[in-house]
Amino acid sequence: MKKNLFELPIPTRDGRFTARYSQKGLAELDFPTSHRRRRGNESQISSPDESVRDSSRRLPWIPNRILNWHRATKAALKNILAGRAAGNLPPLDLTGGTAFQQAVWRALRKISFGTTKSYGDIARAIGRARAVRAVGGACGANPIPVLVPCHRVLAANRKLGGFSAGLDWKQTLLAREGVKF
DNA sequence: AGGCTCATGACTC
DNA sequence: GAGTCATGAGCCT
Repeated sequence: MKKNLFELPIPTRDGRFTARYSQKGLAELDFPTSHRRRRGNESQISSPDESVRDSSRRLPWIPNRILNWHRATKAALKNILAGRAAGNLPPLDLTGGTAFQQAVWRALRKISFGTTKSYGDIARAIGRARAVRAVGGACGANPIPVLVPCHRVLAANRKLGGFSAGLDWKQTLLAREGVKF
């Protein structure tokens, strides 16, 4: 099953994020200058021209549905970066992971703004109390950071834990949500 | 507080 | 199968 993703940028004062959409919804979100590891199947990426005024030259056609999703993504991301709850999200396409990873990502989505859970909490929440370390692995494989709030998972000793895009990002996001630790 | 060891489960090669 | 972890608990000093 091939992935054909539409790639659109999100400029913010923290840098330029990149969102990618499948036919089902937002599938990937990259931090500025992030070097996400590529695994498995290579995605076929459509890279439309960034300039809005240049729409006549913009090849591949972007469905209206995806542009609407992208509006929602931009608003949600900017809310979080500004220290507010994300608000409405676009549909998320999280079908790319294993059953275990999807269970973890579903649990992550239940962590509300400004609160945190431990890796062990997540493991218990999905009924795999001893898979704490694997939960860390699934967090690292989260394709939609920030909106699927893997940054709200701390180690049990209330320490920071890890973060694929760099611990500075994790710290920044938590600080803007008012989390102290 | 910090450091060390070890059981652990999913994933990758 | 062995090696790699974004863990956690237990046990030191």
